[in-house]
Amino acid sequence: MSNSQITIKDIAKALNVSVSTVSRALNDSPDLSGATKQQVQEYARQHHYKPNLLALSMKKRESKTIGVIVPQIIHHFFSSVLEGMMDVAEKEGFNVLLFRSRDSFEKEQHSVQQLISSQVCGVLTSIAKETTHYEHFQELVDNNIPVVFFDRICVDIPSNRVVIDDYAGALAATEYLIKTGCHRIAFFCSPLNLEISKNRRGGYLDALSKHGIPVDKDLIKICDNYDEAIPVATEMLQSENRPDAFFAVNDETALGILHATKHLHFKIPEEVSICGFTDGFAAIASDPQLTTVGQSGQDVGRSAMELLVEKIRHKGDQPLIKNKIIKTKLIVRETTR
Amino acid sequence: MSNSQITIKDIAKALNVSVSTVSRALNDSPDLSGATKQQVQEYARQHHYKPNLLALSMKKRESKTIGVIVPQIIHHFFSSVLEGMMDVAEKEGFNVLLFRSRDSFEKEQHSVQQLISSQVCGVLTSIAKETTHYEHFQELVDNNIPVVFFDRICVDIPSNRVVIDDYAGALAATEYLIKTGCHRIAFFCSPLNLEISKNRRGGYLDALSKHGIPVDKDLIKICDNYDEAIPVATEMLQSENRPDAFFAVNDETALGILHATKHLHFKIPEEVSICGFTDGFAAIASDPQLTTVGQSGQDVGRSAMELLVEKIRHKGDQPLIKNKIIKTKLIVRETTR
DNA sequence: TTTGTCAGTGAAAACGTTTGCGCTGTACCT
DNA sequence: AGGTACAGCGCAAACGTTTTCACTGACAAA
Repeated sequence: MSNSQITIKDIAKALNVSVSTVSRALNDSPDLSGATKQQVQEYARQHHYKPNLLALSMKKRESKTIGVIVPQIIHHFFSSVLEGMMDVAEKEGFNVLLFRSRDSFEKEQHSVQQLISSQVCGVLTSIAKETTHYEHFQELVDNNIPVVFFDRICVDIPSNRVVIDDYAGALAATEYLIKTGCHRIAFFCSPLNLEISKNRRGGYLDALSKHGIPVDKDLIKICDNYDEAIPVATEMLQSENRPDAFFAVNDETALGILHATKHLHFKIPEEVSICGFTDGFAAIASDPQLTTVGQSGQDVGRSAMELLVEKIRHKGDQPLIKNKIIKTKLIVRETTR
Repeated sequence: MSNSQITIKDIAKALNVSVSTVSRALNDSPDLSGATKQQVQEYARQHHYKPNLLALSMKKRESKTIGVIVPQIIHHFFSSVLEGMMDVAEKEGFNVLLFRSRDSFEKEQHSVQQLISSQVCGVLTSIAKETTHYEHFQELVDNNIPVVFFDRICVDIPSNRVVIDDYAGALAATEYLIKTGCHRIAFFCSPLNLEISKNRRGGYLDALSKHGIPVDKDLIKICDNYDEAIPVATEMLQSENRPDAFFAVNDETALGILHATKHLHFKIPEEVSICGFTDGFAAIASDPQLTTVGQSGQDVGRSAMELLVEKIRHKGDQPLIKNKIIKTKLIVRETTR
């Protein structure tokens, strides 16, 4: 809010013309005399006139604003996604209203309400870990607001999606571990209500079965962060039938495992191989450097925003559902043979 | 934008009352009969009525929205700051409009314009590396929009500021290096138009002089990222009068130095000590783990948002300038003796 | 009965824009 | 001269709210 912002009315009064004339002058309308136009534009420039976006949005019934909900911001993947989104938002002339769910269902729900209230013309989101039902997202659809889910998608809502090729990434990573001689491969993943968990586990399991390795349920843990990974990995490594490789759902977890492994003085990668998922900065900074499945958050963000903008532009057209799959790339470094 | 959102008018028509009545009912006004109120509220609930924030903001002339401009999003410090800001924005009921300058003056300027146009009721920002003049920020002040600068502040504009205690942090780190026996301490920093650079350099220089160590200009480099740090550090380490310690303006740079040092097979910390600034996740993931000056981005973000909210609430009061200094903490790990 | 009070509601203006329509006056055509 | 055409501009409605003011009717006090 501002007390002193100059409006179209002020200009009209000062120049002794009507508001419509000012409006037309500023929009460079063809049915205005050059002189009047110039005069108005000049005055506006000098007085730093800026259109009131709220009024404009009201009038035009579209806000040129896109809502984004992420579970967390300090997080290599999500901040990369945001960065990518900003790239195209900027290019396409949209502003971004940011919300954060902290993986809480309630906050996610509230954010959606705010976004609808704010008249955003589209929403990009990755669902909270807690979320298991989706009425709030359905409301977006009911209100005719395009939604694109990214990464953690929602299969119940008809909408566009951008996902990492989790299955292929996990498959490739697991196969690589197998090919380099590992056969007791532990898998650390997030809760299974998330699609990404299901898909990565699918890749892991299929890689095992493809190579005739039986699944050992004791090797699969729900564990997806650095701190928890340390004790869990430590315990596994101390068991008599210890794993000879770990595949983790993200880099933090993998680095927790790495920490535990080094601490127990296992040789990496000779005795224990480790592979992460994401390829954040820490994967390079660690020693040994982490082998990981690279996923470009920026590509995800860019694609999601592009899809959304396209959907906004062609509203009312065919409501076809377009999905985009972002390829991963196995980045072999020093924690695997 | 949405075609189908239900408005107060729709409710009025459906219930055969006036819009004023509906408005009052929804705001729980005391001078309405209980029956009418209940009826309206019930109808609104059933039809998922949501107030149009744009209209509301227009009317009330305040948008309950805060603008944030950061140079970059994929960046441990800035994403931490954002996270902290969201904490208090959420608590205080403000929405956040996010912009990113990519350290470009032009983009920063454009973002400010958009924020003014968007009628935000306050702005939080950390200036772009390129920025050397500040008319655009002055415009915010002229429009009576409170601004709080954080981290990379702007001294020319009368406004609140939240800064890391860069000077003290750098002083403490340098002194620690000196006390542990280093006397040729290199310093890698960002361009000097940024206050943080000046202050950190100030701390570095004062620590040296305090301990009677002469300043060697060859030991001071403008270099603030991983990739550039590697060749620069390599060259320094190969010189005959090599440094025995490095102090870098951020962790990425420090880790670049670490990489170069390990590559040349210097013993860390016996032959070369390294200290960073930030304490991101990579500082723990690296091996040896990085000694660094911990700065809590979240605290910075929280404080900045708190200051801003306070300023918004007490608009028109004394325009006193409050600064907040966030303490740093030297976190000694394995890259120093 | 007359007056006053007050609970309950509606009408209308306002926030800053855009835009369809209509009004004026000049210039051109016949 | 009479008519047409159109350039140039203003009026007013509309977007969804809130809020001031005024109105109605019921009921109590006189």
